[in-house]
Amino acid sequence: MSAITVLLVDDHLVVRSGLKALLGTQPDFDVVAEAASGEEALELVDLHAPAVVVMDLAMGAGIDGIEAIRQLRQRNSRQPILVFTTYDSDADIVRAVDAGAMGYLLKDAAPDEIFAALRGAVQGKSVMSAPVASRLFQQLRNPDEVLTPREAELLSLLTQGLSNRELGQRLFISEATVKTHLAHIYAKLGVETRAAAIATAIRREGMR
Amino acid sequence: MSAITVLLVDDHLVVRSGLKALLGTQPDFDVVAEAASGEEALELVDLHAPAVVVMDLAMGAGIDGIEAIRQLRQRNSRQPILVFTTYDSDADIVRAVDAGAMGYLLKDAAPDEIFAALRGAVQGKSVMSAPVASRLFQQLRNPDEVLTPREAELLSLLTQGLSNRELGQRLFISEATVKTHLAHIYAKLGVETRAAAIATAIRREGMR
DNA sequence: AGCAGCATCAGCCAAAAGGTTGAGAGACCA
DNA sequence: TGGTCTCTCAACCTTTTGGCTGATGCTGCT
Repeated sequence: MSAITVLLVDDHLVVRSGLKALLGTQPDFDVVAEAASGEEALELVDLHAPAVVVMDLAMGAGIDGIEAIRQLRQRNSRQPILVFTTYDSDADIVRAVDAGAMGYLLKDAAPDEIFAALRGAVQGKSVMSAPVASRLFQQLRNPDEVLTPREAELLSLLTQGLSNRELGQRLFISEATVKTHLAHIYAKLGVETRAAAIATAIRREGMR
Repeated sequence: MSAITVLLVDDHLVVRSGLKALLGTQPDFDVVAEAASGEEALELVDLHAPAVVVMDLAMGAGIDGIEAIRQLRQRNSRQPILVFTTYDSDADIVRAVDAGAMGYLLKDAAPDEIFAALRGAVQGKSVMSAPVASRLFQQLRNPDEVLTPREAELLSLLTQGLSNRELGQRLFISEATVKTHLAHIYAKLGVETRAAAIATAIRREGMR
C-alpha cells in the first residue's frame, strides 16, 4: 500500500522538523511538504495534494490557521485537516471546528496519539485530545454560556481595552446597544465588571 | 575535538525531537539527554553534566523554566542555560535573565541563529534574539516606565478583575491609595483606562 | 541636613460604566 | 402563525472610575 502523504503547517521550524522526525519513525507516513505560513499552505496543498494537513493555529504573520482552514475548505480540496496547537482555548476550538477542522490535537500529545489521529483522519474519523473533547462537551451541556457572534466580536474588541463609546463607533451601533451586549456577555462569562470580563476572556477564551 | 553535549528541556516532545533533529545536522553537537519537566532537568544535569542546557520557560506541570534555572544556578553547576521559548514578554525576559539565563532565543529563530547561540554560550557569550534584545534595551532606556514593586503587585491583582474597593481590601490600603497607584500605573503603561491596563499587562507583561 | 522616590491618604468633580426595564425589527424554525 | 433568538435602541438611576491637587511619613542617598 502507498504511504499517507502529509503537509505540515507551522511557523516554527523546530516543530516542523520535530513532527517530521516523529512521523519518519512510522513506515506509512510521508511528509511531502512543509509550510511556514497560511499562504504557503494554500499553495502547497494545490501543488502536492497531500492526504492530510497538519496545521498550527498561531501563525506569526499573514493569515492565521483558522483562516487557512476556511480557505482550504472553500476550495474543493478534500483532504482532512488536523489542528496541532499548544492551547485548548474554547474560542480556538469552536472556530477551528467551525472552519472545518477534522481533529484537534495538543502539542503535548503522545506520539501514538498523533499517529492514530492522522491515520483516523484520512479514513474520515474525527479525533481530538482529551482536554479538547471535554471542553467541547461542556459547551454542548451549557449552550446558555455560548456567546453569539456579535457578542464574541464585541468581546474581542473589549479585550483591546476600548471604551463603550469606542466600541459603538467601531461596530456602528449606539452606546446603548453596546451596554446591552456587555450585560449579556457578563452574564455568560459569570462576571460583573468589564475588567473581569477582559481577564476571563484573555485567559479562558484565548483572545490574545 | 569533542562534541558539545546538550541537554534539552521542553515539555513538548515534538519540540525536543525537532531541536534534536536540527542539532543532529551539525557535527559538533551531541544531545545527551532530554527532560520534559523542570524536576527531570535537575536530575539529568547531575547525571550527564552537559556543556549547555536549552530550556523552555512554559512547562506544563511542576516547577517552571524560571524556577528550574534558579535552582540550577544555586547548585554549583556551571553550564550555561539558554532559554528557548515562544514568547518575548517583558516579564519573562527579565525574570529569566535575573534567574541566571545565558541567552534568550525565540522558537521562530533560524537554525543558524540557534547554532550560533549554543556555540557562543559554551564560550561564555550571551546571545539573544533581536526582538528580545530590543525589549531589554527599551527597558534600560526608559526606567520611568518600570513599575515599583507595589505597583506591580497591584497590577497583578488588577488583571484578576478586581475593583478598586477589592484591591484596597486585599492590600490593606484605602481606596484613595489604590487610585493613586492606578494613576501611576496607567501613566507608565501609556494607557488611560483600567481595561486597557489589563489588556496591556496580560499581553505585554505576560501576566497570565 | 536636604532631596528624591515610594507608599500612604483625602476631597472634589466629571466621566464612564453597570443595573433595570421596556421595546421594535428581522431571522429562523416548528 | 406563533414562538424564540439576535440585534438594535432608549431612559433612568446608582456605582465606579479617572483626573486633579495637596499632604504626610519613611527610606535611602548625597
